[in-house]
Amino acid sequence: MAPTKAPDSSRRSDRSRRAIHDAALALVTEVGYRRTTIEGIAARAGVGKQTIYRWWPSKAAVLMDAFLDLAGRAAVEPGAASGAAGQSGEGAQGIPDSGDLVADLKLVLRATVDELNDPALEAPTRALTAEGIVDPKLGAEFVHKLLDPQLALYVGRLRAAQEAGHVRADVDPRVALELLIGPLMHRWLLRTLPLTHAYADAIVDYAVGGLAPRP
Amino acid sequence: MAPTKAPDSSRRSDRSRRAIHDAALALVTEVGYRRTTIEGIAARAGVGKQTIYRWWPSKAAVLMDAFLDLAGRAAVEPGAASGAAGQSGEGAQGIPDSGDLVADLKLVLRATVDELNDPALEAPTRALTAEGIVDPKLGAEFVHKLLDPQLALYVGRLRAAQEAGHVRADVDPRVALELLIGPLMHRWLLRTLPLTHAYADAIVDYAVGGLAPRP
Amino acid sequence: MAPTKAPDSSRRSDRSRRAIHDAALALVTEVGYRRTTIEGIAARAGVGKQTIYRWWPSKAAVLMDAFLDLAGRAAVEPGAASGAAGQSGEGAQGIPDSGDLVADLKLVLRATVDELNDPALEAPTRALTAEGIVDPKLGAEFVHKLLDPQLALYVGRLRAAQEAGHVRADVDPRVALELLIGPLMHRWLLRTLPLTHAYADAIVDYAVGGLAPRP
Amino acid sequence: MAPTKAPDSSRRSDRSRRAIHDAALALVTEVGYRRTTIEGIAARAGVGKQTIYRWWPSKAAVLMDAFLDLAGRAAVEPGAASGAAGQSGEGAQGIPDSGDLVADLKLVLRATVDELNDPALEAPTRALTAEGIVDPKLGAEFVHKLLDPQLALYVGRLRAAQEAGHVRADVDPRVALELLIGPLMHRWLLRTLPLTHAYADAIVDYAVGGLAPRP
DNA sequence: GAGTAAGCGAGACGGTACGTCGTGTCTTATC
DNA sequence: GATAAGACACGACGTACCGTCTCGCTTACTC
Repeated sequence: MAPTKAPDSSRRSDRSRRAIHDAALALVTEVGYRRTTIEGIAARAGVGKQTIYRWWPSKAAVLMDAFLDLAGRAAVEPGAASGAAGQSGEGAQGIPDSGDLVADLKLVLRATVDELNDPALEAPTRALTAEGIVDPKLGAEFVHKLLDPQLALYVGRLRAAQEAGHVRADVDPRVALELLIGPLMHRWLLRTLPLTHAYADAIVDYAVGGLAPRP
Repeated sequence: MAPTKAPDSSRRSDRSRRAIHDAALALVTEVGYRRTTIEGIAARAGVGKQTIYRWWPSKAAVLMDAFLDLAGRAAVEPGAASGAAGQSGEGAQGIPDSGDLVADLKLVLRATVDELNDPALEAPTRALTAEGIVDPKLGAEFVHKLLDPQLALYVGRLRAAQEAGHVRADVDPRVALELLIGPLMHRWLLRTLPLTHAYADAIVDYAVGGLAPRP
Repeated sequence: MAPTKAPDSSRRSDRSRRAIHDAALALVTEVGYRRTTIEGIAARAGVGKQTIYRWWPSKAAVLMDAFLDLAGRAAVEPGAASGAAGQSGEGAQGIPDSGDLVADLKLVLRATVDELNDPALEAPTRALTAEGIVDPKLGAEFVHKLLDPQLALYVGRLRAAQEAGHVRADVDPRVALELLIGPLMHRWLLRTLPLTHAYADAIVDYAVGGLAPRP
Repeated sequence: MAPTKAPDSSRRSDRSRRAIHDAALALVTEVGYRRTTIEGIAARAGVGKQTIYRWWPSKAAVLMDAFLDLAGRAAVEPGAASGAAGQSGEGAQGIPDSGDLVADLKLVLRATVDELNDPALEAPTRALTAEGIVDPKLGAEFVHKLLDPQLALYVGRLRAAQEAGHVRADVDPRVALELLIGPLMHRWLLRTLPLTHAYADAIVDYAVGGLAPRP
């Protein structure tokens, strides 16, 4: 556990950090994750390679930070960057509770579908997900920083539904939510079939049917 | 579009092909996909690099073939390689139809859970899935060769259930099946929580509840 | 003493070897040894870096080989490359023996002066000498391959002079020769004063005076 | 030609200057000139890099100053640092004139041999000489500051010998001295053969024989 | 004796080159 | 003609230093 020279983050150049984020996102979108190189990011950002290696352990880590930064910025000024505001926008606001669970979930899942279909977000999201699938450490970070906050919102909404008597009390919300998210992600990741609003609606209809109290 | 010298596959060395498959699987399991290299596979297989480049276009393609070969061999002698026989075993046999949809699905999903948790299959499956997520061409091949045959079995069983009146007629089996598979894959790929038999059971319970005829 | 993969020199590309030699000599002459880089040599030679690292352990070793090659080529076709033929030309032919030691030595030393003043040879010779001064291993190679053969000629001529009675029998030719070469090299290396034919003549006059039999 | 901020040398830290000198000499001796870096010197001296760059234009310049400082200190307290006092000791005192030119020169040249063989001085002297061979500017400085004062002493002694009739009047002392120094430096720099007192004696014997009046 | 400007230790920065590794192509010799 | 072996041009890796820069801190000199 030798720290072996930790850089002094108080002297870090914010200008470089942003430039690296932007370059990383741009390159991943333009040429794909595979052909995005650290040298390429450095060159595009007008930065020395060492400045990247000083602050990040890997290409994936750079992209992760860039993505988090993007999400963070989008959350602050919602609606700004195309559909990018969606994810964190809802993140900040939570899932609406109109009393109609099915309607609320359809709204959210349709928004998720739109996000996943947003060309600006597709490349980095796929890259990070794929990398996390193969690299457990990175995957854990991805889940912890990006996914878990999202999922917590579903847990909240489902618990409210349980209290309102729209979902059986013996249902585990943490499992139930995967009934909704799992199919969406499955279709998007594996590209088995097109990911549409109709599909989101169907998933909600089928899933909520299984969660509702038996008459 | 000149074919540029298509190799004569009738003269292909089967010995080399097998050795390359074995080396690829072994290396992916031992050092991970990232650090598996074509040079490494060639060296381990005692084969010239050109022999790999002659027959496969990429590292992922080698692994895909190796994996298909592994699955094929497992199908022939079921129960041979640990739990490896599971997937293709059922693949060949189809999903049982005891008349009890819930019980049948739990059986199959539990087997799938065991497969996904099998250490011998984990590394290559994750590697191929991740690669397919980022590379649409490879992903399509993965889906077509490995996933679709599986999914067709679910469609078959669900249609039977519809005919038996255990599933509503307006349910699209192609969507319904994702209600079962999606959550499993989601949890396995993203490692959000442990993948257990209990989880498989819960998924089946919730999902089938949503598909069954409304009383 | 692990050989750690010796490359097969029978498959070596002669084309690359020559291109590397030429590029190395050209760069050293144009931009100086310091600013000559292996990457630069590779780029100029149209060669991969690895091809250099495969066959040579260092920049200095490349230059040494290039220089030996140059000398070798010059020896074959004397008078071809400017004054380059001089050194090895005499090397092949030896020092003339007209019976007049002073005259013979002046001839040779004047030729050496011309060589040292040849702009095409200056940069590489200085670079190799300087490198050899600091790196004993390289210095030994330099002496063994380039200097010793030259010095042996002086020993031969001085021995002949001893037999002819023009040099005292108790004089050590190996030491005596340094009385001739040492001052030349000293002035050239350290640039204390211009290196001229007149200087060479003076050195010969003074030195031979000290070697001749006491009357 | 704006001065671009000349540092105020009156406020210069003597402590740092000395520490840099010591670190430079130590590193050159320990790891060699090549692997001595400015960053290394700064770290070893406990000094910021900028403090070096503020006062010296190059690594060679640092070493040159360090060496001059070492020589200067040695001159003040002769006999202190091993044989280090030799060079500048004589420098201060000049070459003795006992009336016997051969004996006087042998004394001095033997001392020079001892100096050159002194392990504490070898590395920096070789480094500076080699650097001067390749870099004319530095070489000129080296000659002017270190070599010329030495050579002037020989000129003085030889002129005295001429007046005493021990050396011919037509001999150029500036050339004659190189007959003595040249061979020594040649053997030391190129490591052709061991540099011994016997060699120094032989050089003096041969050389003075050539300078003495013809009978 | 407070203000201020320089030198200083520290080290982040944009760069260049290092020496290594892997890619995909090509050549040679073997079977 | 496919193969084992491996040299080749190429490109990226991650590291080491370069020389410049910007920070606080200390230490004179000035007002």
